[in-house]
Amino acid sequence: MKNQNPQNINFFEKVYQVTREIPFGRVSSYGAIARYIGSPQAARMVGWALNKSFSQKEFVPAHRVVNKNGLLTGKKHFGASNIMRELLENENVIIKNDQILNFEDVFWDPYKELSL
DNA sequence: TTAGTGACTGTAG
DNA sequence: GCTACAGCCACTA
Repeated sequence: MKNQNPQNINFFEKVYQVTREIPFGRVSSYGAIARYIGSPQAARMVGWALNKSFSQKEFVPAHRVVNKNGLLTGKKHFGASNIMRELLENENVIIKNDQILNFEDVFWDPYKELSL
């Protein structure tokens, strides 16, 4: 039974929606997105959903989602290790050793920004 | 149908 | 401060 009711949006779909809301030059974390959706402990699924985002029709800025430490843990899923870094650097995000230096500066919390 | 896995996080020792 | 473990939901074999 795989219901795909438009009204019943999955955890999965919510991840894409929230991720697309991330503005240019900002990044968010798996946990923040998971918390906004309602399952703070399901952060793993957020990352996994973003992995699947590559096969989505609409572009999902998965490169703007990193772990809580600002570490680019998902870079390997971009095919080349430097793609995720270059995309972020293109958005004025400073990265060194696969970690965002100004993470607190560019961090975008959906729970805070969308919920208000 | 069942079991295993995954781009994480928080708590406990 | 570091290591270990549990929990979360959806997909694949």
